[in-house]
Amino acid sequence: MIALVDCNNFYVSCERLFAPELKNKPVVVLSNNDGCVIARSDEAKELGVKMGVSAFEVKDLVQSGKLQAFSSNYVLYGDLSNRVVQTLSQFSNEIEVYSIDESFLNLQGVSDLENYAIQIRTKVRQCTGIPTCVGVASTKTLAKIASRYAKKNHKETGVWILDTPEKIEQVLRATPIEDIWGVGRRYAKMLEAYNMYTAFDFTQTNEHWVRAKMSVVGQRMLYELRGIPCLSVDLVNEPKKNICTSRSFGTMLTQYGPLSEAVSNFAAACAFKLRKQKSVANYVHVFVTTNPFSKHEKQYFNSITITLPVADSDSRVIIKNALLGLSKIYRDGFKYKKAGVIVSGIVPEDEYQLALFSPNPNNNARKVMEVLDAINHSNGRNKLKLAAQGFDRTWKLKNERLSQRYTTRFDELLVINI
DNA sequence: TCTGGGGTCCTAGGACCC
DNA sequence: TCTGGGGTCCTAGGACCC
Repeated sequence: MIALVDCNNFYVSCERLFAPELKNKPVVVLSNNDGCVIARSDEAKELGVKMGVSAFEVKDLVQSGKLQAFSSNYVLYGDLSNRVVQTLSQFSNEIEVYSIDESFLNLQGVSDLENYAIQIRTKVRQCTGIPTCVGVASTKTLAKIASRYAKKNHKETGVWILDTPEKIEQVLRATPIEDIWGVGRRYAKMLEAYNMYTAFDFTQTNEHWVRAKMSVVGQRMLYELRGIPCLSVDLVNEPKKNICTSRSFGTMLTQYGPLSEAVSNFAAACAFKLRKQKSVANYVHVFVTTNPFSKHEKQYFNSITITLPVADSDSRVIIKNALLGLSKIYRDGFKYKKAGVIVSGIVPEDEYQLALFSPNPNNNARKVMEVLDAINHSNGRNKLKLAAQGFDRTWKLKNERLSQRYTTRFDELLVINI
């Protein structure tokens, strides 16, 4: 059997750990740039705050004190997420960290599943303060459905076990089609057009029809819902095949200078992520865009892919090529809202193909990057930069409601007055 | 006035190979 | 006028996830 452990309103729960006065109060966490709502407490949901609404739509609620809003604080959430996984590792040797707030655990051999799931939940709460829901079933897709069912219908225990055909059917009948893992807006609409409204309806459908309409992805969903596992618990984190760093700007950029600083920083971040997973990339892709939402401004979007002579992860090389790309696609006279760098064609750093006529790999360059990473790691993040990255940060994003990095920075510890 | 960021997998179709 | 068969690789686009 497989358990899905899902943290409840994870970002909000993280913020509440250090602001206990917000317990039972409506709280939301905003996206980067304080753009839109990406996490809501139950109370905020009850207030009618929808997922993904723009920050300005809840501005009145926030200003009148009815709703508390935070900028997203990924350093804090990432650290707490690691602590949750640490705790979970006591309960299974086989864990797949599926996302920042969800993990699958292989519970093969556990006899009293309900009791075990309750123990998991209690322990995570005790060790990290984060509330969770646990769903247990024979497949990942059913475990997802079970945890969602626990969250909706059994909030007190926070646990639901799908261990009999009767329980499975009952829960499938109670699950709307769009809540199946793998059914997004398009598929939900399509399936409803064929009179399928619940997960149960879907399981009654002909397999060949599903295959034709939804490819092998849909077929796997069907099998999984019928209790036949198609998706395994993946224990190792495969290295990323694409790495992207992009941001919207706090204010529109109209000059090449700040835009190039932003792109340099995005490129440096991509290079760092590459080195962290011990990879090198063959392509550097740069894009810039104006604000597609503003009706009256001139619109411009462009992107370019630069092929590196040799796959690399050196910040200087990635920045240089990203800037080369930017210089080719930049046009004067636009208000740029967002830019980004994507590195792709990623291969392990010890397996890359040397260029035919290039000199031997530059070991000195690798050393320089190792030193750079070591200093930036020990000295608080990103103190040491390359000149192109600049220090103006006029492009920086908006986060006016940022909480402290309580768990990872000594100078931002929680202070208690007694 | 305001609208996130970072990923994955699958398929179809074109280019190219023998 | 006739014009094979069987592959691989790559990319763009569409669907999805959190």
